[in-house]
Amino acid sequence: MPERAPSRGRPRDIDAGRRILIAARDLLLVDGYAALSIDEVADQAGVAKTTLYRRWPTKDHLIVAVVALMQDDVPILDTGDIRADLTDYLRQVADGLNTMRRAGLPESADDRSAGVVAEIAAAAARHADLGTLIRAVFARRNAMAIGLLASAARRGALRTDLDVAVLFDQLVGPLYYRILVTGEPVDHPYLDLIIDGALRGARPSHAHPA
Amino acid sequence: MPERAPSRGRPRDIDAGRRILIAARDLLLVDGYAALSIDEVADQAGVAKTTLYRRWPTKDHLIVAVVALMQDDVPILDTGDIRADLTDYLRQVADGLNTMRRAGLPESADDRSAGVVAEIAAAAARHADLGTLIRAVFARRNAMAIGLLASAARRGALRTDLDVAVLFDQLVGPLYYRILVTGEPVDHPYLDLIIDGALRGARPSHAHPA
DNA sequence: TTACTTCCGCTACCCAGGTATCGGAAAGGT
DNA sequence: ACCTTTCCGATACCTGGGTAGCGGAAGTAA
Repeated sequence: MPERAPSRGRPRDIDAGRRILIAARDLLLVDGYAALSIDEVADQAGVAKTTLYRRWPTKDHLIVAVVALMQDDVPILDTGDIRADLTDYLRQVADGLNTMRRAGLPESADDRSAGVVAEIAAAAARHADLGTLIRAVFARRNAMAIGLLASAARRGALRTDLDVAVLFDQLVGPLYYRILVTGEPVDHPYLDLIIDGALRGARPSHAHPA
Repeated sequence: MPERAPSRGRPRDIDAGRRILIAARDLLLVDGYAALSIDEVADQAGVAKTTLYRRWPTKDHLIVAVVALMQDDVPILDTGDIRADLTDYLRQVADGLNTMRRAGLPESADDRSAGVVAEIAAAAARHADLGTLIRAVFARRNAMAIGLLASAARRGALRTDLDVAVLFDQLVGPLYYRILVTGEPVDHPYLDLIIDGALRGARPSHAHPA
């Protein structure tokens, strides 16, 4: 949402952008990505379509902005218990994914649609700027999670000879794989299994078994 | 590609479907998903647009059919060396992903686009039938890979108390995560790191270190 | 042959994302 | 006040995915 103020000419209607985002969020959660129409968003925001396009050049840009706003940056705590901290983090990620997964879908709980998540990934693939944007949105949280692993390694809770970035991929990768590819559920028992598998090989060799 | 023969009425032009798929594949690899237009496919296949839509009801269905055809089912060998066999399998997966990743993109090698892969995931999210279709395409190969892990566990090369399906997710999940989310490269060194991380925790406790 | 069925190609059309243009409105500079 | 700049809203339009309806072509069944 580029909000430059040129201080010359008519200023932008500050509230218009907010109303557009609210209308888009509401329609996205109710109707999903495909059924959300730009005309309806503009209409519901009380704004001309051109005003909307002046702020977000494509539907993808608008939707990514909406999703980015919905990500409230809950901090990751480093309590010293690596398993508990990782559980907290992965549950945050899984909750966000599961929420977007069923956006706009009826209550038929048995279909394996990736919903909005897949549309975001496709939007990032179509527009390079959106890719960097959404990666920046999650960068801080991801960096904290990786820092969690690094500090655990420093204090001897993890092996020191492994790449924490790769370990991180093996923690979150399966979640995205299930959401985007297989459609299988990503629930708390699954998260525990993932953490078990990742940490089992990451413990130092002299550690006593959990 | 539903090819029913009702034996009544004018039979379908057998060659038309083939020509459509060829034209679609060529245009997909050159132009990518967004720039591929149905009209151009029909035109290049020498076929009316309605004939195309009689076989594939949406652009997504057509593209998924094209991608499914491009997957030649290379068998997975179980040589007894679990690390070598997994390397073979993951390289197959990564090669396929990397090929589709850059479909339709120029030679600018530094952008992290997921390309066609993300569009396929989105197509699977939009149409439930396409989701089951593409999962069926990879089902055999995935089942062989999981069988690889199971047989390794049976002969004592892996722990027997772990869920091989979860272990499988931790092997392939990071690949899709990198392709679809982070855009980072998925090359052979990365595959080795993933296999290392997954197998390190999967070895039986009495095993001697590699 | 004739009747029936289904496909083909064609045209016309609907819908939604996105663009172009234009008169007018809301600011700042002088 | 007046000009300049930029935004707003409205309309018209282009494009591409997808649908509807038609006459005719290619087959089977009698």
